[in-house]
Amino acid sequence: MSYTIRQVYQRLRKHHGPQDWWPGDSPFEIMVGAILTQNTAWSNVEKAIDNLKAAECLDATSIVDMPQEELAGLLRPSGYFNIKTRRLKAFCQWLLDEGGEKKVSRYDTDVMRQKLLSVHGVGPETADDMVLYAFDRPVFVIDAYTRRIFSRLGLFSGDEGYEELRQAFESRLKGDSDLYNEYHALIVLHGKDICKVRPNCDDCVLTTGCQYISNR
DNA sequence: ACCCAGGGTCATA
DNA sequence: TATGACCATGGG
Repeated sequence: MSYTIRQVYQRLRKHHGPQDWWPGDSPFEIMVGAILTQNTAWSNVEKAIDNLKAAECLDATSIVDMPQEELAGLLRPSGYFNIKTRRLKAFCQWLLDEGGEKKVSRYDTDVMRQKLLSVHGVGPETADDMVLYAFDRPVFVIDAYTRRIFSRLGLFSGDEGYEELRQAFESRLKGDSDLYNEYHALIVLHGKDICKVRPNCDDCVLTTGCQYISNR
């Protein structure tokens, strides 16, 4: 037998407890982090955000107005700094054009997603990070760990598209944004342990008999 | 000296 | 539509 999406959540949650997640003091900081953390370790993102704070530039206007080289210098520790400079500027320009976060927060969830997806440098996962963690809307974030884990569990083949997976998770977890929040957090924060899957392992969540998944 | 991390875009076939 | 190159730092 195999485990359901909900059962995996219950195992993870029971073992690790509440995550109370996404580091960031404001919705804007969370959104900036979502762009900077693309394919990047969070420890590196922190340094870049600290640089922005130290320069008192953690706001859309400052970022849009800042010279490209200066912003790139602040973002350097987060990697891909030239690309992220362009993406962050594009995002902040969009946010200003929209009239700020308050205005954006009035959109229906679907509309919000579509608008974010139209911004250069904001793909499905980044958009959903923002929608879920900055705006507290019920969307399930699909990331590389999620694909790997549930593919290995045998619930998916692994080549499904982003939307297909998102719908699959959301339809089984019934629109609970707090649960989506915790679930993705558990996967990201403990994904490394989860993904050390090997035959008959006894320290991962994915194999029958391991400490999290077993029915004991 | 590798390996990879909380992806996305762009060019090519 | 579907692969592949590319982006770049820092910690293990």
